[in-house]
Amino acid sequence: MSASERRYAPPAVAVSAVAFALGAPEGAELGDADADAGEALEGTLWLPLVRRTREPFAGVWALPGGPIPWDETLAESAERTLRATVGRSPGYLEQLYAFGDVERSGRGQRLVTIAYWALYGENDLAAQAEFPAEVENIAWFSADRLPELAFDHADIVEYALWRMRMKTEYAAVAHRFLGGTFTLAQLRRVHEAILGTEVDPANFRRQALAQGHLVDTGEVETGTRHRPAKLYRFREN
Amino acid sequence: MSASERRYAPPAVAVSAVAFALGAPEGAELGDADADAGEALEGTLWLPLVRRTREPFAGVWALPGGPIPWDETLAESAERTLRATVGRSPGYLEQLYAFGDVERSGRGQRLVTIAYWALYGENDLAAQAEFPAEVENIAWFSADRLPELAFDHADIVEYALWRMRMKTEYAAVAHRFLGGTFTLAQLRRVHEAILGTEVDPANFRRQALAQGHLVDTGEVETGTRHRPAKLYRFREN
DNA sequence: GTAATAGTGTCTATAAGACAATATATT
DNA sequence: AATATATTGTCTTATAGACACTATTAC
Repeated sequence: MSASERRYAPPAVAVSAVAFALGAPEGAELGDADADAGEALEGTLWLPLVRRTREPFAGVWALPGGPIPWDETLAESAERTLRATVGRSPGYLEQLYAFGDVERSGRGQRLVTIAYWALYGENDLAAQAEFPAEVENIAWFSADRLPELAFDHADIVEYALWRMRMKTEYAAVAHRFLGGTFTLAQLRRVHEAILGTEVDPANFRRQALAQGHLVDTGEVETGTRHRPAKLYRFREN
Repeated sequence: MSASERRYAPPAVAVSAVAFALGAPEGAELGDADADAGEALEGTLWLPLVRRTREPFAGVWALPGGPIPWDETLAESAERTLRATVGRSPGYLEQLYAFGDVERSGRGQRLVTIAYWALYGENDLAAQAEFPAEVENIAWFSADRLPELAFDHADIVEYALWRMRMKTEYAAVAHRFLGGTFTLAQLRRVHEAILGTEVDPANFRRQALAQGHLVDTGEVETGTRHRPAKLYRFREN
């Protein structure tokens, strides 16, 4: 198909994924030289980007993604893309929106992108990478300090952040940033990272427990220099 | 392209639209013989369907929709499809979800469908049809009593109903079912139709006015056999 | 004991809902 | 006046947030 034929061809479909984590995985390339991944645990969201090697937007950072094979569902495509980029499967994956403006892809074939929104929790990133994730052209950035992005990917990231902050949705998934058991203080810090504000510990405790989604494991934290906190886990069903 | 080539081709993209109204337009074909469109104004939602003439699912009712031309945005495609089906433009249009399971379209080419959700208000339907809407194979059905639907369109309708009932979203658009001015009782009946429950008039009034989106026109209803109600309109900005 | 955070109690402001009471038009 | 709905008032309950207070561990 020639370039001018592509110009008038029906749109192709692709997925893109905005994958949030509370920090970059061990050994990952960091996009921002000043930053320190450890610092991320103190309260900001990070996400992986891929540097494009082809036109359009060659050399510019973009969200992980690609075309959809005939035998994969949309979600499967998004997950495979993330495994290839991050080396691991995300702990949570949800469809965000379909972006398909005529001019969004520049000059080439018309492209409709189904954007997905993913979470990587502590456990998800701690596990050894399943794939020898190519480090070349992949880096993690703080959501606060993103570089210029290809296509309309900046809009997609912004929309993903907004959606995650919509309370009724994020309350049910925030725990996925954490391991199997966690203290209420840890869970609260996840909410603070998502919202970008401080949250009253007393009120947060009451609300979180009132939801009925948390189970007291009977265990407590150890190794602290103060009163140890109870450990909870998220209810299975 | 042969049938077996289509089987393994990359997915094509299409739009489908779930268009709700408080009743069928004047003269429209009604899918349910027992029903009366006038009855719809008393509190149920109606939507237009198209009977398929080709395989797969020939003869089965389906949501209005079709492939996306290279020079139309997703929303433009949805709106054009609705104009062709209903003869008029909807008063509101919003993207719903992208459906793209591998097996959803049966045996043919893989299809990814971007579903849209539309509202037709009193004014939108009262206007004379812009297009000589072909009546053949188009009918309106009560959302309560839908026939069997092609593909996974039943899931799409169910999801559209659920989304419309999510309060924070529908409060801002419910007035679009009505004309330019309306009484609070009319607006309340829209909410009752959407929610499927009764709503206290006194409390509804307070909430609706507290939003600050309604403007008192200074006019009142006429021709009632009781105290006439004030007429409001929705604030422009 | 001291430091530090976990966890509890309580008060206030706001919102939601039930329901009684009053207002005002047509007939 | 009778009727029917509009509109207002009031009370109860639930919830969110601010913030003071108590508990328990390591050191």
